[in-house]
Amino acid sequence: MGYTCDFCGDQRSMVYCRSDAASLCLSCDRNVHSANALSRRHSRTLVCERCNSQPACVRCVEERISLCQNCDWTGHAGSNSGSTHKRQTLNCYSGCPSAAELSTIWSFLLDVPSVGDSTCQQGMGAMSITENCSGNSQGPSGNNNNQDIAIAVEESDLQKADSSNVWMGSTSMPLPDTRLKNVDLPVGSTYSTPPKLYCSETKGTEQCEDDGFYEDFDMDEVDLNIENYEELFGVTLNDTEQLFENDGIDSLFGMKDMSGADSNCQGAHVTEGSSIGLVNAMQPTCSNAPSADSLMSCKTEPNPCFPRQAPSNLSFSGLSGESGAGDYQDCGASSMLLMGEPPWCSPCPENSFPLTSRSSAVLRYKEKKKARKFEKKVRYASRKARADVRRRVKGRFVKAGDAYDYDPLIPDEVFVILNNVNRFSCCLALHSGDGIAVLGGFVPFDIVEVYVR
DNA sequence: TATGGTAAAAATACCACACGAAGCC
DNA sequence: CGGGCTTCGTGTGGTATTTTTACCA
Repeated sequence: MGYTCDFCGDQRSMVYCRSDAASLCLSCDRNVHSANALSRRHSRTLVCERCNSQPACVRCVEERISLCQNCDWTGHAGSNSGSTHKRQTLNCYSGCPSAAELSTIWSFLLDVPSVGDSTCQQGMGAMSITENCSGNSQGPSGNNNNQDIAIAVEESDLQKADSSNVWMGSTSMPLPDTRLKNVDLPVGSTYSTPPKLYCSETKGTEQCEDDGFYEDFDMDEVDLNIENYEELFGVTLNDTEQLFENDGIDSLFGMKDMSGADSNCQGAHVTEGSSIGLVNAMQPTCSNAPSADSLMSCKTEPNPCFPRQAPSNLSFSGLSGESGAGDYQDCGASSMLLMGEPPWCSPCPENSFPLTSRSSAVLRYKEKKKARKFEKKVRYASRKARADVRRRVKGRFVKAGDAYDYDPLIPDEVFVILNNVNRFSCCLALHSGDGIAVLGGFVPFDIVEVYVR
C-alpha cells in the first residue's frame, strides 16, 4: 500500500473496486458503496501491496503481504524460496461490511483501521460474501443472483460433462477445489472451508477429493437457479448448450488429454468454459471474434476473486454489462489454453500430454472457430432499411444530391449463361434484390452462371 | 531455429442522416 | 400527467485502409 485513496485523496487506499477501477480507503469504500443498491454489488478486494495498482488475489503467509496475480507470479514463481511460500486466497466482498465483519474477512490483517459501524447494514446493504453453491450465504437481498446463477449453470454443465466422461476422461477425477475457489470465499472467515493452497504446489488430487463438493451440491437448488436464469434472460438451457457447442466449449472439453492430472488446471479449464458459454447465453447481441484486447486484459488483469485461474470473472461481469459479446466470447480463454500453459497452471509431470493430442486439439479449435458463423443482429430495422437504399461513394454514404458510384436501387447489369438442355447461350440481364430479370422477356432457359458487369 | 518478405485474412475507419431516447415546456 | 417539440447521440452498410496472421524460403 502507500497510495492514497482515489476518492478522498487523503487516506491510504486499502481496497480495490474493480467496477469503479479505483483504490479506496475503507471509509470511502463504505461511503461510495453505500450510495445505492447497484454500487453495493461492486465486489472489492484488497489492493496489491506490491504494485499498489491491481487488486490482490492472494496473501503470502510468509511475507504477510497481499499480492495481485502478476506480483504473485513474479515474486513466487521466479525464486525457489518464494515458490514454497504458502498463500491464502483472497476473495471479494460486496455490500457494506462493518468493521467487525471486515476484521473477520481479513483476520490476518492486524492493522485494519476502524471503519465504524456501517451505515447500511440493514436491508440489502448487508455485507454479501458469495458462498459456494449450497447457497446458504445468499443474503436476503439476493444481490448475488447473477453469480449464483452462473455458478449453478456451471455446476449443471459440469455434472453433465462428468457424467458423460467428456472432460474427465476415463479417470474418476474428483472435482477440483478450484471449483470452490471460483466463488467468493473470505479468507479466514467462518463461511468457508479453510483457505486452500494450490493443488499444483502443495496439494494433490486426494485433498481435492475431500472437499466433498459433490456431496454438498444440491441439485434441486441448481435446477431452481437454472429456471430463474431462464426467466431472467429468456434463454433456455438448450440454448445455452447450443451456445456452448457453437463457441468451442466442446473444444475445451475435447482437450481432456491436455489437462493431465492437474486438477487445478482442469478446474480452470472447465470453469472458464462454462462461464464463457454462459456469457454467450446472456449476451443478446451478435458474436464477434475475440479481440486481442480482451485476451490481454484477461492475462494482465487478474480477477481478485478467482486467483490463479483462467479469467472466469468474465462470466460475472458479462451478466450486467453492456459490453460486446465478442469481447467475452472466447476471451482468449480457449486460445490461452491452447497456446501454452498459463502462469497459474504450474507445470507438472502429469501434465505432459502427448503433443499430437495438443496439435489435434488446436486444429479442432481452429476449424471450429473458422466455421463459426457470426450473424449480425440488426437492432433497428428501420435504420437498416435506410442504409440499404442509401447511395454511396466507395462504400461511404454521400449527401443527398451528391454524386455517387453505387445506388442499391439501381439493379446491376449481369450476364447470365443460359441452358436449354442442349446448348448454352448468353444474354444481358438485370440483377436486383428480387432476382435476375433477363432482358427481352421470358426465356425458358435455366440460368447456369451469372457474371456481374 | 531465427529472420525477413510476401500474401492472405481480419479488423477498423469512414461517410450521411434517420430515428430513438431524453429533456424541456 | 400526457402530449408536443427540440436536441443529442447512435446505428446502419459497402468499401478502403490498416493491422494481424500465416506461410515460405
